[in-house]
Amino acid sequence: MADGPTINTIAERAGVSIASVSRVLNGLPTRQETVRKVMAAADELGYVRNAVARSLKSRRTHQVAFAMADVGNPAYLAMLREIQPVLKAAGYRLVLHSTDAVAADEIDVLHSLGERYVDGLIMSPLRVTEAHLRMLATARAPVVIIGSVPEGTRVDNVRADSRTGVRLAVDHLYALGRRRIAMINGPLDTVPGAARGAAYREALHDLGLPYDESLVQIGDFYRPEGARAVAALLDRVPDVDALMCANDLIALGALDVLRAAGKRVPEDVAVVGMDDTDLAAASWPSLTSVSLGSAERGKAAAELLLERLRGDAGEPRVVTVPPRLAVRASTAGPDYDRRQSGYDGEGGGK
Amino acid sequence: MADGPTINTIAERAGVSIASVSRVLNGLPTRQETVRKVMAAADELGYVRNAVARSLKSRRTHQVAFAMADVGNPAYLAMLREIQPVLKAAGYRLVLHSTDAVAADEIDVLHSLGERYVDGLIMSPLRVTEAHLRMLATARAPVVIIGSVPEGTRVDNVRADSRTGVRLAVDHLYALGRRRIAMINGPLDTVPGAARGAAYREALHDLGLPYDESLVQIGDFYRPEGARAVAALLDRVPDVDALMCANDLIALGALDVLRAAGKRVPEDVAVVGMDDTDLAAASWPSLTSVSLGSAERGKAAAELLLERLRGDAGEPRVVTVPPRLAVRASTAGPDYDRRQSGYDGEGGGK
DNA sequence: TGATCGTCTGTAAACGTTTACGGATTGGGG
DNA sequence: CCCCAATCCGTAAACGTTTACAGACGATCA
Repeated sequence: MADGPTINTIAERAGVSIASVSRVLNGLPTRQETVRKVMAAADELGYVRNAVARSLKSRRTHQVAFAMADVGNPAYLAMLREIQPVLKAAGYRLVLHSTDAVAADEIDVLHSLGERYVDGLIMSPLRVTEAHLRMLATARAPVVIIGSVPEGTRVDNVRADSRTGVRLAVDHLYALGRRRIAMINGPLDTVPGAARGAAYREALHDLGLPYDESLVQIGDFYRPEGARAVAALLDRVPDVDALMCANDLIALGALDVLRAAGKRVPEDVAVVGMDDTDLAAASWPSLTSVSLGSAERGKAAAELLLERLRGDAGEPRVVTVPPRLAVRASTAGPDYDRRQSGYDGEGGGK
Repeated sequence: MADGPTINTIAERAGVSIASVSRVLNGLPTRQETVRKVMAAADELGYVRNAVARSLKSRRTHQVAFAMADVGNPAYLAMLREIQPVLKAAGYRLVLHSTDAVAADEIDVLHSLGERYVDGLIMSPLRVTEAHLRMLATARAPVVIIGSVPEGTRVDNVRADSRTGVRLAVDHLYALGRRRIAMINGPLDTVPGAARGAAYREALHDLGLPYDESLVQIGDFYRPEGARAVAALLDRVPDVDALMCANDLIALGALDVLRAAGKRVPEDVAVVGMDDTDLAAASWPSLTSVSLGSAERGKAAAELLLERLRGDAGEPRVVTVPPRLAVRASTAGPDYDRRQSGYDGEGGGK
């Protein structure tokens, strides 16, 4: 596989200088005759511009990185799905990092911006540490954070409003007559865990319901642990009548356990998930879920970043995406499902 | 944001030549004293190696591209999940392309290898055209194809065995006593569509069942269209007793329609999906599905590519990943589910 | 003491582009 | 016929590295 042709090869064959070749390839004003010769030579040789050399000179890579906490989590995938086409349309390639929610990995990604292999970064850290903030302050390329960030941090960021999201869900459960509403949460030292926990407490308060420690169960954000958490809760509080789960995976775990325990959903226990992933619509009973707008957040983040890349040097911006409650059978009952599950609904494929 | 420090800045500050700096940074034998000075200067300046310049000189980008047909399809995501860590462990970054299964886009990606912004490519085309083959033959970097490729194509490739997969499913349905087994397929001009269709026919033949045109319904590979296809089939053949669906999304659409039509699953109609995505375990009734080993295929592809990148110039290799039937409630019935859905099963989170 | 060897370091070229600058060519006007 | 402006093009430097080569230096040996 002989070394591919370069601008030099073309120059030689066309009998012009490399400067002319470059000019032609970049569409700068050039005599017709020269254009013809260069184009002909380029075609014959099957020339393709070397992106690396180009980037070195132009200081632009036309690549953007997206660092997601977890390639397995549908919420991040939803972001990815939106980010990808936006970047592509703007002529950027997407470099994907998976940090497994390990802070050190995230710091690494931030640090590696110094390598200048990307023009910008979109990142969704699960926790934001001191080290994150320090790195952010000195980042060598524009960064957009998806998720909340301490007040005053000078960085573009797109946040979900999980407080309102939880509120929507709890209000919905309350309206259905539920009064013993438990919360199954992930770790409290994660950004979403903390926010959702606080919002739950607040929502109860505003409804005049007492905050009962024994109704709160902490696990992680995955299905098996979610199931274990619900089992533990059920042991402790057999007469619970609603579960507010901190994400859909936990909620699916909850459905497993409730089914095994012979509880009817939603007659005995209503269940709400969060993130409104594909799984929510697919499960049975289909899962009422709070959409925190993952898709919209991804899109917004990509657009913010693109503005920066176009040279916008204004103040850091904060975009907040409003939540939405997707009501399904796990709270509204099978009637809901019978009404909705016709084969002409559901969206899905492109 | 002053321009970051370069090897020159360091050389100046440390009072040595750029060659020495480079040597130190690359761990080549150097006097202790020099190493110390360079390291000190580098630290103070917060130096980070410029990846672009490095790539230009070394002709290695340490990036690999993965071109998937559809960022939304869980089967490809499963591949992505496996590919990512393998590459990361080997020190490669992942550039993600979504081709939306458009041949022109795929050709584009192949063509863009000439830009040399990646060291290699993993691609999973839905259809393989003449143009694909031509581009593959002259690709400017190692390529691994996930999916089948015409005999004799000189390219590494990792394939699923959908023939055996369909066979497993049809045999399973037959063993359950089903005799009117329909197939809901995607377009026949796609690689998977064609393979699955042929396999279905063959499986029936080997079981001594007649091939009945009216039992075959073609749509696309997504849920709404899958639902429409099943509805059409049901109109035509009301007494069908099993559905072999060409993927899980189609199968979910099938469940929607069957439920709306008042058919019990699996008592009246047994349903099998393909790809064994997360959705299969999450749906209700949980979906029996043929795993074509997406995850394993992704992993194998990444490993094949890494071998090439390490310089292996041997003959093209073909890896075939064996399918597996994941039996769940949509064929085995709720008993199965009651046995399995305990809260300590299911896997899932990492 | 001078030749020889080995170790370490600096100079410079190279990777494949883009682009500032100035020289050559052309054409038109006086 | 000459001059000037406009147009086009080539030379060379630059982007930030890596690395071949050769020079400098000190030490070792005869």
